[in-house]
Amino acid sequence: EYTMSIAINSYCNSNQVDYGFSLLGWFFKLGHVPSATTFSPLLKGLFRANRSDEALELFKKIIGEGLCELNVVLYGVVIDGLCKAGNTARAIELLRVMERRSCMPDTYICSALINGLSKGGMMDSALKLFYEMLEKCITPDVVTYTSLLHGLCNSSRVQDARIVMKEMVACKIYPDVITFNIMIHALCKEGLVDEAEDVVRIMIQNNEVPDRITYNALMEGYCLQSRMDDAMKVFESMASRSIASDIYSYNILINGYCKKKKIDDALLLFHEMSEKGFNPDVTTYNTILQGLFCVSRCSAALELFDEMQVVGQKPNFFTYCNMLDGLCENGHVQQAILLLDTLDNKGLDLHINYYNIVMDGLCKSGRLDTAQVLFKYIPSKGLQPDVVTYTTMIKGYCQGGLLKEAKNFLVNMKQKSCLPN
RNA sequence: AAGGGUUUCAUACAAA
Repeated sequence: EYTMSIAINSYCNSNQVDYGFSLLGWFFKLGHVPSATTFSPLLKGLFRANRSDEALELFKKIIGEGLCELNVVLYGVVIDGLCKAGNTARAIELLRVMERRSCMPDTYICSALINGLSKGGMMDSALKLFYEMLEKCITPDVVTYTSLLHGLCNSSRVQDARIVMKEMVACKIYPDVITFNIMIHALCKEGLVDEAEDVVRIMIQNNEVPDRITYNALMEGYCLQSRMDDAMKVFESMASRSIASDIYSYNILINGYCKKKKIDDALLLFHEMSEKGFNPDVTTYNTILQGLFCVSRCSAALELFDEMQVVGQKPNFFTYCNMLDGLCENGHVQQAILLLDTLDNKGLDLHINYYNIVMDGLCKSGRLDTAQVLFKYIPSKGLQPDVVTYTTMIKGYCQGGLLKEAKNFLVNMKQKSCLPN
């Protein structure tokens, strides 16, 4: 039983949950009785593979057929899975259910929930839960505090995050590398890269060793401030501290140069990374594509688009957004429409953003009528216009002097319960 | 033998 449980867990952790289920069949045939320990990894595996429907079905079956006793770990897996699938409301319901069944939530459960709520921008609920756990004498640990701090950072409340950091130290729960990295990253995103450097010094004083994520965050901070030389200095300092750079490091720097329209420096790094044994990934290609279009090197971009597919990097959502936008921005709206048709014909997943981009291109080139045609075509693709779609059309019609039509879109979006922002 | 936290890429609007 031990051996098989270990094997099931291994499969689930390596995204091969179906093999895990085959083992479960064998497990039953041998006459073993499964426990929560058997099912938790399977549930986790399903959630990780974005198969939350199946996970929930299994969970119901476990309860309905009494396949095993539920314990706090199993609840934890399901609650975390629900949060990661964006279903925090249901996760909280489940928290209440387990409480009613007198299975008391622990620090792991609360942290998972606080993390989920924070990621969903529901900071009020996250904080409420945090106080609730204090009342119930569930002790927060470094992960709980870090999740909270991360949420505050993501909602631009870096000052509040600093307070949380002081508070945790006062409770003798000390920030670790991850906590510091989150702070550093947040400061960098706010443009406060010098303050981020201060935090690096503080973490070193506290015997936490900066890792590659720390330095990558710092490099991004300098890039955002257009301080490419400082970014490169950090990059070089990593090597001297024998911290290996990774593909993130390269992608961050390449993006920095692309945003400054220094495509040649970006391409230099692009070639250097291959020499150093880092194969450019989809993100690298997407970034360079954007950089090439930015300086109107359209044919080079189209070549790179082919090249990436030749070397086995499959274009993704970002690739197509970059291609469509790049073509439009350079006056090739017609080609963008062709690409959109190609995606459609290939049966690839279309996305409302693709239409938003092309419609914007059409509006900017004064072809409101065609934009309108595309707009009407959206529902037939099983897609729904979003705020960006409406804003694009409204702006297009306003700038074309057709205020009445613009206003119609505003009324229309409200009727479709798409709220203006 | 099972559960929680960190870094990179895209579209509208946003001052001129």
